[in-house]
This record gives sequence, C-alpha cells and structure tokens, in this order.
Amino acid sequence: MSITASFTEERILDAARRVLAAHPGATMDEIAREARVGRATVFRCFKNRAALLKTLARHAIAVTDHVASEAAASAETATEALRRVVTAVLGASDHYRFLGAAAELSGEEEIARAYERQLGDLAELVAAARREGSIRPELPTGWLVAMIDAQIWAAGAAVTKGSVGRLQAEELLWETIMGGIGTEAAREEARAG
Amino acid sequence: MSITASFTEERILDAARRVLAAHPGATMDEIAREARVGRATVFRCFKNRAALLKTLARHAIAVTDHVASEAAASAETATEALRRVVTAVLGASDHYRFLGAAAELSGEEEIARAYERQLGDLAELVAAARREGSIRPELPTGWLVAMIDAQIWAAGAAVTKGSVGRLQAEELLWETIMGGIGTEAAREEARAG
DNA sequence: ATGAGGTGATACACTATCGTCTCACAAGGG
DNA sequence: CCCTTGTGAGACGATAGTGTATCACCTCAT
Repeated sequence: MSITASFTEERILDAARRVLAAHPGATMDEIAREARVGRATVFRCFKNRAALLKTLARHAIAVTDHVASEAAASAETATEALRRVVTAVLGASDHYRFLGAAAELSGEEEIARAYERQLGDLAELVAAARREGSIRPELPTGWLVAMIDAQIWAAGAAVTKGSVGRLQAEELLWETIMGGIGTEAAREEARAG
Repeated sequence: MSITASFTEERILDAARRVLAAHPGATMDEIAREARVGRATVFRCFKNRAALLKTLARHAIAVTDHVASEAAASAETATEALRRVVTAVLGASDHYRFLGAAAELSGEEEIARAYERQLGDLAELVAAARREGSIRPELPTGWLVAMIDAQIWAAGAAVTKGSVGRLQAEELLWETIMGGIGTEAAREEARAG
C-alpha cells in the first residue's frame, strides 16, 4: 500500500474500524476515546468525519485489492486462484466490516465504483474458472458473484462473532461456496424434480 | 398477523420501508414526504422515531414468520419445507430489507432476540433435513444457517436491484444453496486435494 | 535552558433533527 | 348548520453532534 500515515493516524483508523464495526453510528468522540486520543486530535488528523470515513474506505479497498491480487498471483489455475482469493478476502474482513452499515458512504461515488470494480474482478475470476470447467455452466456469473460475496461477508461475521475459528471458516467457506449445503443424493433429487 | 393499523399508519410504514431501504439514515421529514403526509402526522401515529422503527421491525418479523410457517406447513418432507421456506422468505424481502443498515435497532433486545429465534427455527429445519439425508453431514448447522441467511439476503438485494427476476431468483437461490457453484468434477477435485 | 511541535482538555458557535404545540382547514355525520 | 375528527403547515425549544479555537502541558532536540 502506498498510503502513508503517522502513528497517531493509524491508531485512529484502527479504533474507528473497531468501533464503527460494532456500532455504525459511532460519534467522533467515541472513536477518539477508543483510540485513547483527544477528540481534537482526530480533527487534526482528518479534516472532518467524512474524510475519516473515506480514508477508512480507501484503506479497506486497497488492502482487499492487495491481498486478492497477491493470492491470485501464486495460483496455477483460475479455480485455485478463486479459492485463494476467497480465502484472502475473508482474511481481510476486519478492514471492510465497518462498511456493512456505513450509510454515510452511500453517496460516495468513488467508493461505490471501487466496490463495483472489485466485484467485476471477481466476476472475471469466476468466468476464468468456468472456462476450466469447475463452475456450473447454467448459473449466471453475476448471480454467482453475488452469492460468493454474500458468503464471504457472512463468514467474516461468523469469525468476528466467534462462532467459528478463522481456519475452520476458510475451509467451510470454500466447501460451501463450491458444493453448497446438500448431499449428492439431494442434488440428484432436485435435478430430477 | 394480529397487528392492526389505520390507513394512514400503513401508508407511513410503507413509505418508511421504501425510503429507509434506500437510505438508512433517512429523516422523519423524508419519510413523511415519501408518505405524502405532514411530519406532524407521523408523530401523531408513532410516538417517536424509535417507535416507528420498532413497529416496522415487528411487522417484518411477523410477516416473515407468517410466510415461513405457511410455507413449511404445506410440505411433505423437511427438505421440501426448507426449500419452500427459503423461497417464501426471499419473497418477503421487501419487508425486512430496511433492517440491513438500521443501526438504530442494534440496541433493541426484542428485535435481536426475534431474529435469533428465527435463525433458530431455520436451524431446526436444517437439522430435520439433515436427518432425511439431504444435508451434507460434515458441515455444522450453525454455519449452514449463516450461509443460507446470507444468500437469501443477497438474492433479495439482486431482485431489488433488478439484476434478476423474482422467479428466476427463487430457482437460482435454491440451486446455489443446495449445490453451490461448482461442478461435480470440481467437487471431486476439492475432496481429493 | 529554551523553543518547537504535538497533544489533551475545554469552551464555543453552528447546524440538523427531534418532538411538541398551535392554528386553520377540509370532510363527513348528526 | 355545526361539531367532531383528522390533517398540513409551520413555529418553537431542546438536544446532540460537528468543527473551530484556545490554552496549558509535555517531550525532545539544540
């Protein structure tokens, strides 16, 4: 990441991530206290609340892009790349969790576009894996991307909640994304019905 | 549903659903204007903002419970019940979509508990389907519930966004939940690897 | 020692929104 | 006709949060 930030700024960003993930409407004062910093210091580092949120979002996007492209680079097949990307993005969930309920960013064109672009990247990966024959051909790519995205989110939430460990979640996530929840028999049934 | 409401109240609730789904931080004035009603009227019908939100949430829970139990009742097997419930809940997504980013309700114990209870109901259904042999035995029920829930949400969002029709979404959703995104060959591969 | 830079605490003005209240008005029933 | 009921409009105070400004303090380098 090319984004540099002072020690204090990093501390504030970390605190903001934590407190906003838990309570999206959190006040600048709450963020400052979580960071063990005076409220004035927060405004010294970030022009205003919107700037803080935007920086946070940009970081989230940059981190996710970074781990995803690194994960994809070390894979031999598109299918394997998809698996690694899914795992890597799940691992970065702490960085974007706060975005879930960040209503204030809905107007931010830049952020919205970046998210769209990321989904587009994922779509390309899915399409490539499809060409390798590992993706069910009858399901539209856009739909699959939406389902993968949703399951990564949910998996991240489950890890945060503590209902499953990170390593187990990585395994379960890929299992569920690729194979769904049903047995072979149930799938035969569904196809016949 | 046993909850009765006057015509005006219903109009306000409908408007609130719409505007809050699109913009979670919407003000009482925006809701009133969407309902084509004076702001004062909103406060005449609902003591305050929290009361409006809570009523909305209770409606969402009641509607979802209703369609889910009706869907389950007409099924012969637990697996079929699960399929119908998933479809029915997807159909009710307009009623709970606003909850996605409703940070103000995070403190509401009643709502949180009701949601937990619904997930519990879903878990029982999954467990019953598992006993029928249609659910992969190696995946924990809690995990499956989380993934099903996430995919229903995402499917509802896709329908709202218009990227897929409601009928097609119902079909795709069940396909994806049960069978995942991968081909048989890819699953064999994953199991071997 | 001393000056610079960064900090916490605090006070302040400003704004948006909530929630209350009042008043005029329209519709409908007796 | 008049009375009741519900409404829209708007004024109003209260409150919470934002963003700015000030001041005392601490630390570190010179």
